[in-house]
Parts: sequence; structure tokens; C-alpha cells
Amino acid sequence: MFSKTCEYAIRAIIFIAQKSENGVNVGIKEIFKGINAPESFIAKILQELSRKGLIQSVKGPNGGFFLDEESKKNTLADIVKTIDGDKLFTGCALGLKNCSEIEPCPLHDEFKVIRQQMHNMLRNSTVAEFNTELAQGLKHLKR
Amino acid sequence: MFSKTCEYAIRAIIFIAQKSENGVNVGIKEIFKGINAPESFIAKILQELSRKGLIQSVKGPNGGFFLDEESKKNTLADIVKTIDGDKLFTGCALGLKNCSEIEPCPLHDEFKVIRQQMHNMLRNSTVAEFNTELAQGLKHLKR
DNA sequence: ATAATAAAAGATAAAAAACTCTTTTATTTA
DNA sequence: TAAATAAAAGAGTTTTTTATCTTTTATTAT
Repeated sequence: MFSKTCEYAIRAIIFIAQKSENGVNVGIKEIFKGINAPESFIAKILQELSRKGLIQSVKGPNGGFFLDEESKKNTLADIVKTIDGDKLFTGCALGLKNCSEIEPCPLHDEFKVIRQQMHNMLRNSTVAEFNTELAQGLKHLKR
Repeated sequence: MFSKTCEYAIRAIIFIAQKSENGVNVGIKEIFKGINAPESFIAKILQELSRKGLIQSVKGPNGGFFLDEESKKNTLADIVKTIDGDKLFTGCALGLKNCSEIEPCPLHDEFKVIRQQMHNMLRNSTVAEFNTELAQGLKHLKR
């Protein structure tokens, strides 16, 4: 579905959104433990997310990652598009380049509905909307 | 979504279902041209599908691939499970091993509905049900 | 029997994805 | 201003996926 990189990215950003809510930066160590991801791999991913503007960072003591007001408004669809592209939202289930209404693959009609639902779900979820449920332990990001 | 191997496998089996309807075996050359897949890769995949019983084959002149009565009843879900496993139908969108009703990830509740629809779509599609639409050029398997 | 045909098997090769390690740069605080 | 901290950057490595090539085996028709 999503690449591993994208799975970790989504989990990391939701984690940062919740942990930095009070204005405190979140370090890599806290993040990789909090979402149970390989430390140096998540470091690389955070670097990319920062470069692409999906998260913000500061170096040095008390440094770490956080989300500015704009980044808090991002949706999960924004993350997926940035990391995996929009193949998931527009591509053919059977990998055909020309698959469309006028040249459909056998699954096209049914698949496009599901693809659309997936897109809607991710477009309608902001990265910060899970903060309270996470804090209450009703939703989880590791294991 | 599906692995490339699985995409080719589905396209190949649907192709064989249609072309072998009249009892004539379909050769590798006809298949790889018919679904626009790399020849030696699709040969390997057909080999695996044959070993796993999803298609049948005969060697030698007039040989090739076909589907017996049982194989015609297989669904696309059967192919996906055989090639990619059932991760797509049961796995967590964010890659969490323990994600479930009792320990859900942030996407669990919404994702499980979509996952289920995907499963239903594939379970309710037999490999032979596209034969006439393909023959009429209403559905496509290459490009 | 022999030649021709076509898939099976086995062994590699290339490319992409997942993951690691080391060095550098920026920032803070003592 | 020096030491400590923490992310950025760069350069690998490993694993998995995708793809290719060669040889063998089975079947058919001459």
C-alpha cells in the first residue's frame, strides 16, 4: 500500500504533532522509540520531510523537530503524495499506463471507487487531529 | 498496491482464461505480447502459477497454458493471496503488527472498511468473468 | 528414432527499497 | 570561546524485487 518510508513518515509526523503540541521540540531518539522505527532510517526520513517542508527542525541543545501552524494543517494525503507520489490515488490496479474511462482494465470501474475512498480518507485527516486520542492511549503508533 | 509480479499474474491469468476458452493452449509468446510484460519475467511467473495450481500447462508442440474447470472458478483474491499473501486484506495501513480493534492505529477504523471493500471486490471477481468484455474490446490488458 | 517445439528449472544480474555509519554544520550554554 | 548537543549531509551496505539468460525435460510429429 504505502512504502515503508511513507509508513514511518506518517507515524513520525503524527507523533511529532502530538508531542510538540505544547511547544517543546521532539528529538530523534524520542521519535524512533515512540514509533518503533530504526533510528538511523527514521533520521534520514525526518531529514527529507524537513527539506520538503512537512516538518520543521532546529539544531543544537533543546533542538529537535516540531510542526509550525501551516504544517499542522497538512493532511495524510499530503505526506503520501510527497513520499510515494500520487500513483496510489490515480494509478491502475493492474499497472497499466493507459487505463482510464476510455481504455479501462478489467478492474477499473470498481477499483476507481475504492481508490477514491482511500484518497478522501487521507485528504480528510489532518496530522494533528489524533493528538488527544493518542494522549489518552486510545490510538497507537508503535507495535 | 499489488507487487509487479502480482499485477502481471492477474493480467496473464485473465488473458489465458479468455484465449483458452475454446480449448486451445496459449503459448508464452502470445501471453507476453497480449499483456505487454517482459517475456522471461512472465515465463518465470507462469512457472510459479503452474506449480501453485492456478494455471495448467503442457509442454511440447501445441503446448502452452490453459485453465481447467477448477482454475476457472478461482477469484482474483486467490491470485493475490498466492503471490502477495494476505497482508493487503488484513495488514495495518501504517505497518503496525499489533494494530487491531483493541490496539488500533490512528487510521484503523477507517482503513479496515476500505480494506474490506478491496477484499470483497477481488473475492467476487472470477478470472473468467471478463472473457466476453475482453473479446469485444471493452476491457484491456496491455498499455 | 529424430528433429522440432515449448515449458521447467536453475543460476545470475540489475535496479530499487530499506537501512546504517561517519563526518559536518548549526546552536546553545557554561 | 569552548564544550556539548542535535540535526544535516554524504557515502555506504544489505535485502528485496524485478528481470534475464542458459540448460534441461517433456511432448509431438515426421
